[in-house]
Amino acid sequence: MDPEWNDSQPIYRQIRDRVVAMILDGLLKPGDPLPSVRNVATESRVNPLTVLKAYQQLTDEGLVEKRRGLGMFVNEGARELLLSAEREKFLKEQWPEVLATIQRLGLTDELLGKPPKPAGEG
Amino acid sequence: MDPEWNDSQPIYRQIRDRVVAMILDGLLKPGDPLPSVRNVATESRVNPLTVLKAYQQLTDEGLVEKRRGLGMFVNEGARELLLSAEREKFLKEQWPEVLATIQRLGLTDELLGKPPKPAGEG
DNA sequence: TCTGGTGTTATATATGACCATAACACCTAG
DNA sequence: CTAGGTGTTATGGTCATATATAACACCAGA
Repeated sequence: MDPEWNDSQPIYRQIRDRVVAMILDGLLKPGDPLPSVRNVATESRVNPLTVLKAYQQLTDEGLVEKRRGLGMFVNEGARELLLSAEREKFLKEQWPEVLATIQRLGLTDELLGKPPKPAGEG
Repeated sequence: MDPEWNDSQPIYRQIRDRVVAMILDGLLKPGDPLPSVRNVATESRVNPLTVLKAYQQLTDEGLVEKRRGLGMFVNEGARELLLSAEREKFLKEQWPEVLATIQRLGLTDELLGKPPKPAGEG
């Protein structure tokens, strides 16, 4: 059942990204409780500590709030915060490399709908 | 100055990718010797073992040939092999996630010059 | 109070990535 | 042969990731 883990990324990072995606997609709205640490751990067959580490990142980013004994809840400005922070991060860290790869593989036209660079290498 | 390493990827993987990029860009042609293990290790301030691991991946992929006592040399069909293999890999593994992220962040128009698509292209 | 849900911390273990240092194996040039 | 360049292997250590197991701290409800 567990959507297997990507080998090129730590599990706790992938769990964090999954929650972020849910917030961005509106599946998790402000005030909503996150799936509990133990729950996620059981469902995904990972260690509670691993899930906790992911969730702590989310609190560090100001996205969720912990309430001991109750759970963790999505903050009010979470989505807006993410749209800004993740955009910055994506455009600065990921996109340039992806773009370089696309051009290198000659996929510019196919993926971006733009003409490739002026001819140079064969 | 070693071009700092990306934290989200093992160094040996990044070294491998760098050589792949050089081959795709035509900076390394068939018959050319790769920068030596010791050389890269010194230049980039990493352990020779780490470089070796990267280079062994390249031989596993049939891109370069080792000649003990001489060095490692780019194979004949290397670039064509890469264009095929890397395209497949990129389109199957990396691009879908990148595309999802782009759409999630509302960057579709900005980066792709297209309106967001529902799903599914081949 | 007790029960059962939450997050949290503590030990101990295993594996992968990376490092420092050194040695080995192979080839070329002299 | 020696000298110096390749790739390769061996020891031994550090750190990050993830695991199993257990306990602690907090809160709601019967």
